[in-house]
Amino acid sequence: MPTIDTSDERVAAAIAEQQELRARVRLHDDYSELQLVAGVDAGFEADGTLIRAAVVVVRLPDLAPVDYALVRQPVTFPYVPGLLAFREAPAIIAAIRQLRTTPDLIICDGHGIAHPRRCGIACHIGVLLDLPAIGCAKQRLIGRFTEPLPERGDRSPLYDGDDLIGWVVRTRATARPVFISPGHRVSLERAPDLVMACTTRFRLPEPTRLAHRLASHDDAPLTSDSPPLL
DNA sequence: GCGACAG
DNA sequence: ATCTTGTCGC
Repeated sequence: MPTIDTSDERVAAAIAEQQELRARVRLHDDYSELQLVAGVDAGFEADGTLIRAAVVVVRLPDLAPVDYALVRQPVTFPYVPGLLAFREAPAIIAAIRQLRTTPDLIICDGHGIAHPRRCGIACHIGVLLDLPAIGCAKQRLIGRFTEPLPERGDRSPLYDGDDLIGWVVRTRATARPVFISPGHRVSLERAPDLVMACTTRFRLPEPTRLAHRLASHDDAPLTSDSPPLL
């Protein structure tokens, strides 16, 4: 396990940039008709020297995929907890810009404000593109919570001290919960509902699930149902 | 000093 | 994130 050199110039610059992006984050609902929702994710190739960013846009309320894009770039930043965006956001943003459509909302694989400096990858991407964004992570980064009840839709608040920074949501009965927090132009109150509106029978919301498949497995039918290929 | 630590 | 089949539990 490599030690994280917090004195590294790039790390210091990244943290400084997060402080600036953080000031631009807006946590009120700022969107009209949510019709196109994008899911983004990243995978790696060539021994981890290439990042592969995928974005899939689905249409509400049927969640049918209507657009997608795939971008490959050299990896330029190591994985550092709290600085994930500096490793993945550049490629993801490039992929979103390749779309022929402009999504009304972006669901990211990672956190929004549930972050040490309240600037997770969902905030980062949302602010830079000035588009509504939500973070939907599979694991906790920071915050305290109690295990939510086992039914689909059950949730419990995620706190950092006295601050409510997100929710731990059971998107599927008995499955491990996901961590939802607003990234930009979405409120803490509405974030969970927007994610649930994009979730069917799987743990992850459709946009994210499809983007994940596109980013990892080379082939990947863009059909919302059909069990995972494997 | 000892853990914790998105993907 | 990634290396990887069958198997156990809901």
